[in-house]
Amino acid sequence: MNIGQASEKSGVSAKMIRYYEQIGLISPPLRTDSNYRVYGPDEVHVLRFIKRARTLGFSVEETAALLELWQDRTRASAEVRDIASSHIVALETKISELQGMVKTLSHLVHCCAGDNRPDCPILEDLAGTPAEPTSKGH
Amino acid sequence: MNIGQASEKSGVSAKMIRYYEQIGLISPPLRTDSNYRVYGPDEVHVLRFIKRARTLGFSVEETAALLELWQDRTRASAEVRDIASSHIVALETKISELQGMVKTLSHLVHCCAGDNRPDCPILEDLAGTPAEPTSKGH
DNA sequence: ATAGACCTTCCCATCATGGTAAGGTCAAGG
DNA sequence: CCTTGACCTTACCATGATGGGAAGGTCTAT
Repeated sequence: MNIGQASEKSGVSAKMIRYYEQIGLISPPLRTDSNYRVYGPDEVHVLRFIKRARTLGFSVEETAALLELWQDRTRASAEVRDIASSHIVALETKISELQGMVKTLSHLVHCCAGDNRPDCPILEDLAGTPAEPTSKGH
Repeated sequence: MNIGQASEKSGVSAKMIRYYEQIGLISPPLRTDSNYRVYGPDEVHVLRFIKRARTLGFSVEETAALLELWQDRTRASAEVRDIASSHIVALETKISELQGMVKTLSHLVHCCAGDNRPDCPILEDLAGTPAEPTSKGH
């Protein structure tokens, strides 16, 4: 199977397959005499694993850890669960941040008449209110 | 005021102030004889506007549009509202995606015993379930 | 034999940000 | 006056994950 087929079957672009190989996430595959990469079902399986992990928002680094655990027969599932758990925490933090943004923006949009008046509360908020300058200890 | 003070007062790093200047988001400031950038309250105000917009998740490009509208006396606030509204939609889409990930991961974590057994449902899910391989017409 | 689809490597771009290095400037204190 | 340290300048490189493209080799079907 060439890289094109492997890409199609795994959902990972050929470009990214080569990239994953380059950064050591996957092992270099066999090559034909003419230097084409050759993949089998096992490699595609690995690529699908990677694809799924990436789709779930794991970074490539986290994916590498999961992949190692997947391929390690003696792994403890607690390790895997810990990776997933801390990932959930990170996702929830991100969600809260985004929800905060939506809340602020929604408020502004609802206060904005949307006509041609130049006194737009959105711009006023952006311009004048650095939120709580004192509480911004960051 | 030097770039360091402007940075401190605006919350934008000196590095980013130079970057924003380079990409044309802000105008090049005056310089001293010794080539130091000089900023006044107006410039800091602009930087704070930018900072706030970025904090709200607007891209630099969107921020540029908002900044232009802010500085345009004849603008229609409807334009501003449209930018904000479509930004809200984008944020909500992102939130939904993240929530989907959290849901899937939470399910897996709760099914995972967390002991030393090698049969970990998280890894099994990542490995075995390519979602819907047939519906993946992409 | 030739066309077209595929493969290879190599380089560049993105986006927003940080880091570092090499050098110039300024203010304070000896 | 000179040094020290904090600040400034530009220029280059890096990130993370992905895409684009060029220049060239290969395979397959006509």
